Amino acid sequence: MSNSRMTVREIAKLAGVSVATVSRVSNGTGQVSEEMRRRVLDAIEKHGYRPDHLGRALAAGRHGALGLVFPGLSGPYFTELIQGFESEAVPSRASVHILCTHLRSDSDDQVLEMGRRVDGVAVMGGTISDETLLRLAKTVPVVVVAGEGPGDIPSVRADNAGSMLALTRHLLADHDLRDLVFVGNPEGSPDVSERWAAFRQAHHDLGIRPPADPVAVSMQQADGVLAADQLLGGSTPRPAGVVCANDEIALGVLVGALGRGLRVPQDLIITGFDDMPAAALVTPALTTVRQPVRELTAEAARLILRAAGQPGDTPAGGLVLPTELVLRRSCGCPAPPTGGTGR
Amino acid sequence: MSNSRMTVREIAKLAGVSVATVSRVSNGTGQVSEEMRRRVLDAIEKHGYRPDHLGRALAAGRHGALGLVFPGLSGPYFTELIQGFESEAVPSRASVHILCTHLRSDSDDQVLEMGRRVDGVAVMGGTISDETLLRLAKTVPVVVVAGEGPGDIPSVRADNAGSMLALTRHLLADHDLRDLVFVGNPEGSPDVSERWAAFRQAHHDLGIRPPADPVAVSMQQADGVLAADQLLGGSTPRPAGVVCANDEIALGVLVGALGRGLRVPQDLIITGFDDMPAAALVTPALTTVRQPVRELTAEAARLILRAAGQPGDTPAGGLVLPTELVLRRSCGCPAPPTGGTGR
DNA sequence: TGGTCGGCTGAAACCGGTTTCTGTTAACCG
DNA sequence: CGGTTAACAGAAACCGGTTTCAGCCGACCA
Repeated sequence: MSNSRMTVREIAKLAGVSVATVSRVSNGTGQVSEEMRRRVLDAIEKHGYRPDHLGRALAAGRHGALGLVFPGLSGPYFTELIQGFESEAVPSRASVHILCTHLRSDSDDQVLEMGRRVDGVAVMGGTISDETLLRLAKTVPVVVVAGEGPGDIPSVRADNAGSMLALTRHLLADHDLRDLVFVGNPEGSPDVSERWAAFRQAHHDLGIRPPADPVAVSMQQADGVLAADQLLGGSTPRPAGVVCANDEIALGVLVGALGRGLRVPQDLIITGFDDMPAAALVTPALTTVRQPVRELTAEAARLILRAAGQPGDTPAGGLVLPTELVLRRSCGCPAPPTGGTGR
Repeated sequence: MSNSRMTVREIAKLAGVSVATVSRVSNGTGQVSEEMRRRVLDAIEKHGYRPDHLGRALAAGRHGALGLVFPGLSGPYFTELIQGFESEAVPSRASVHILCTHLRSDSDDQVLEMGRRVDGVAVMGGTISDETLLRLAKTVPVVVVAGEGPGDIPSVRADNAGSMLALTRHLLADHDLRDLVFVGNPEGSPDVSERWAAFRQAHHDLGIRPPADPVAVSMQQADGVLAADQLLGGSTPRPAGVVCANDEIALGVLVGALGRGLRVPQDLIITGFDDMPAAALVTPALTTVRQPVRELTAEAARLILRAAGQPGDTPAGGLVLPTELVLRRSCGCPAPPTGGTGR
């Protein structure tokens, strides 16, 4: 027993009350006598009524939904971002819309369209044009994640530079390594751009010549394997160390190196960025930078929800979350005494 | 120049026309004189008007949105699923809502709630109770992905059994291996359950005793590393081969094995499932089963969109997409002649 | 007994669009 | 010149909820 698609008015008729009373009961607002409440609840229960979200949202003037815009999805990093966002949105009874701009040409338009069906949007840095971002921000609260927005659009990002400086300095000074290469595409995202810049900066600070160019590949494990093929494959002299833009690449490089019979860290050191779960577990454990990935989007969701709650105030400013250098075996540091791996 | 949150009525007033005319112009429907059209377009352009999705959806009686329900997000597999779904939804001007039930206790309720804000829902097999699934299906079209639904709820899944039978038979018969272990948790998802069953079936078919229990771990790379620790760590005799429930686990086991100095496939063979990009690239290349992951959700989206278009007809039936055994080096097969890796 | 107040209910307006239906105007025809 | 028709514009209804506002009724008080 339960028809689908019931409306307030039908329930009202069935229960012999007004629509206002049905609404009051189903929301628990206002004063309703016990007798009425029972009649309404009976009808709701009997017919399996659930209020339609559209009508409700229209009346409330809010969509009860949050948007999340990506350049494209790949690997564990993005699932972490989604989970962080979702974990904040759902308790606030907001649903999460996602949009991967990927290779689509009309993505700017689609982002604006999304702005009309949600209460706020988090956009990954470098995904859409500044102009579109500003237009969007006129309609709904916008937060840029892992990047900086134009104008006074608020942003949440991790401290890429600080830890990458420390990491590179550690390799150059403490381990006395030269001939480091950087694997990752600075054009691909603001994050990688900052990391590449810090990598070079650390060299300059110590008076060492950094490599002129990065090995520009994408951010997945397969790309790391390809980079390993290129770097360790043959003709060119082998570098002393490979500094990767993220852990996925680093694991790819690691597999490539081990598969070639190289020993890490004796023959080659490898570092990552993100501290994803596998980083601590592989042998050798991966030296990396811990970054609060979920927290990035969780914080963005909080900012958006707050801004959507009190329209008019701009949260403004950029939030920079701290990162932490995690030294493990893959950079040549000694393994921790008791089987632990730095987690 | 451009206020936010304009409405049809405001634009109508500014352009000196009726709301009906504005609607007609902004949708390109009906007959409108050039003069009127120009006036309306000017006003729309000048004030940056975009119709609100709620009003539009309410009037149209459809949400223009699709839901996608997950047990939780992790790794590349789920991003593939999302991308497949999105790739079908967006061209149909439907937005994509996601919901990770994860560890939340009220997930069944949230799925029903989602049913009120979208035109149809794809649910990963094993995510929510059959009862909730049936209730949901009374409201909107539902498709189960990678699993089977109760009643006549349509489903889209891959042929797990066929390829896993062939793979296991290949290992047992062609490579004459014994002492295989299966890594993956059959309780975790219908997919793994089918693979584990086929793994055992192949043993029985050849009169070989399969292992009594799988090594029950989750589906991420880190879990594979943990499984490697357990299997290769010490006391117990080393198995001859490790059949993994997916490629991520397999790559984890591979890293664990290589990190211990074992040679693959000489000392240990490893197989995966999914054929993710890295599988073909690692050394040794991974023997696995190619599965059309994106196509699973893309097909689900098509079914839903069709059903949402013509309400009343149930697509019914289960669609089983073919899979393909991909033999590479990691199972002991010879490397292909020309540097290729079976892709 | 009359007046006030508070609790409860329902009619109606409203949110922002789309669509039907009616009416006006001009063109075209016999 | 009267009549039919096509093209176009706008008023109003509608989608499914929420909320305001007015009104009814009983209790309480003077």
